[in-house]
Amino acid sequence: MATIDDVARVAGVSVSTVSYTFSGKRPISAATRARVERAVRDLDYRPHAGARALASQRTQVLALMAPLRVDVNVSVIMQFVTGVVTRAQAFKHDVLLLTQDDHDGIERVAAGSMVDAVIMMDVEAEDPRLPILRRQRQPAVLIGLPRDPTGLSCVDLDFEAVGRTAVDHLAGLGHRQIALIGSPRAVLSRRTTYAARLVRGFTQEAARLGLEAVFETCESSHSGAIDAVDQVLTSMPGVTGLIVHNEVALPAVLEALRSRGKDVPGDISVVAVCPEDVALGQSEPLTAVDLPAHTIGAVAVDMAIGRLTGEQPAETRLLAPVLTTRTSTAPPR
Amino acid sequence: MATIDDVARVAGVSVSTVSYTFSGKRPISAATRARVERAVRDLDYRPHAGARALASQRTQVLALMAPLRVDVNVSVIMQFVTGVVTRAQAFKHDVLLLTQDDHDGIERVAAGSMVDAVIMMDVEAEDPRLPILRRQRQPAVLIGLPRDPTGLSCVDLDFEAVGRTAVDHLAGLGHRQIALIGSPRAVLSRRTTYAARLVRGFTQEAARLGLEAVFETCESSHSGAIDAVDQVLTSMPGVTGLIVHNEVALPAVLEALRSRGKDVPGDISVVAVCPEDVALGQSEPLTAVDLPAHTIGAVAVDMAIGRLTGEQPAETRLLAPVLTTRTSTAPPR
DNA sequence: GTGAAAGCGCTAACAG
DNA sequence: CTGTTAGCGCTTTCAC
Repeated sequence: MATIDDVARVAGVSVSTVSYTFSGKRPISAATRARVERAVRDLDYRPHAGARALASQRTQVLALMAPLRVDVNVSVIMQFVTGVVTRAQAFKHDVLLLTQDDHDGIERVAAGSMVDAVIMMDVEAEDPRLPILRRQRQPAVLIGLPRDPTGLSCVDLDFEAVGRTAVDHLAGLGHRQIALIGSPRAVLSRRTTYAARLVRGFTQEAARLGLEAVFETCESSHSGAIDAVDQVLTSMPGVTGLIVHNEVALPAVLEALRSRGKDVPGDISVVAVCPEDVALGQSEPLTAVDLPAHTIGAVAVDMAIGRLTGEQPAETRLLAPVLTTRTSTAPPR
Repeated sequence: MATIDDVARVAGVSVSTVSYTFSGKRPISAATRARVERAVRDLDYRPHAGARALASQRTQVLALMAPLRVDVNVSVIMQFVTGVVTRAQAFKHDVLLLTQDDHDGIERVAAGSMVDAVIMMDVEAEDPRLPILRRQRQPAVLIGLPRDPTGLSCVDLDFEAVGRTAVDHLAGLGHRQIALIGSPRAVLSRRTTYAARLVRGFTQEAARLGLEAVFETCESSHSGAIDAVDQVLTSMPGVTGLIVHNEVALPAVLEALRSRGKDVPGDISVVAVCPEDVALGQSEPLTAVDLPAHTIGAVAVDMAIGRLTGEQPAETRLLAPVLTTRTSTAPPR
């Protein structure tokens, strides 16, 4: 492996000049730059990441703590991850992947100076990892919204607004009896706040507009979906509008409606809350509030880099929901 | 941040003693060890990863190059990834996540000494990344099987055997006309070899047993599944056995069979090739050849670590398939 | 516009 | 069983 000394020797310059040629932190004459670049190419030189980290206090690595459980909405997690990795590349950063169950993972990589910043997904209201995060010298960005975000950057979809938007859409079409099929019970009791925030927006907006509204949790399985649909049809036989916030159960929910003789949107209008590709991948294109997971991941990186460069303080950003009307919603009969 | 010098001073020992206390590379008296550990705790000391990497030529990081396209079998990819991350933890390694489209990612992290080894998923027959991999000083492990694996470790499910096993199961039940609904055309033409290997095993075994056999590609969407089912029913009206090697299309395939009036397993027996949780998450538990993605990821790490410690040479490991009989297969009427 | 040299924090000879 | 010290390869003052 060639070192910076080798490059300097071959190019006939000092090591500092080689270093500055890379960093651009001081002017280099065109001629010198050319000779350095030549030597770099000839020697196939790559700076040693560890040496660089040691000297510069920067690793060009972001930690991403992701919930790698296979149960919930894997494709959404994946989209967050790709959003983060792709955007990180734009800032010349790589991504170190940590899992939820790696309990002192954050501390290990942050305190050990392996990373410049930490991005954490799947944040709960009273997340026990937050104190650890606040104790580190690296900035942290949460995907999700804890009860107390002091000192931490947060980004998420505005799920209360999602609930309101979906209700408004159905109400605008004339629906008066609506239902929400939501996240698994485990997600709600884990106090991952997005599920509860959506329920709150749904409930409050329905109340404000004087609609009848019911809410059912839904396990992420075929049978869970069927149970939820039957629950809804039993407790509210006159339901004409349905909001589904559960990507995994979505196909089975639609199938269950069909098998119960409910035409979509003839008998029941369906608004999904899911990534666009999921809404388009069903048996018919669904009216949906987009879950812009890829974008959220990218924004998380932007906020992390902003903190690193000292341009931005810690702040909370809630993205406004966008509903796209497709063929699964219509006025009630 | 406390350094090793601080620890040494507080503990009243030399830095080498502190270092050796950590690494265990030389005996330390119980008394000394206790004082060092005390100091470490008091100072909340963590070794600086960069400094360590610089001095030891070891980063305790594995690179994982994963195909983060959202199109194909996301949940399978996720299982590979969790398998890798989980097993890496057991060896005190973290995982740096690279994406397929990050073209010089491997070279950057390997030549820059950011990682100790590289694990690469989704390998194609003539993968252009292999020469780059071979050029690095770090060992590489492929998940998949290229045409020429010289110098590289490989691990994968034995997909030819999978094809044979599935055919044997159906043949054993008495089926004589069988079909395979496989991967999307893009996967086959990309020359990811697993798809083709399964087809080969399927075709050869069917020929050997004198069965009628047809094969259809299948796009990973609702409509793709329906098309594939209709193709099969058209080209082989008497089909009674069906093998499905496409996790994404699987639910839609089952639904399409049902809607075409085909009872499973009454009219058609179905063998899936997919992870266990997918086989169990359908409307009924499917007879399936398990795709042990988590295990394969773990084995990849074992092979990487084995190479690092000099215990193992580069080798290819093909895991034997396991078929579990559930309720979706039965003798033909 | 360029160079010399002092670290960054650790590991692993070498020395006892 | 423990200590001393020379690097590991880079960044960044300080000096010209």
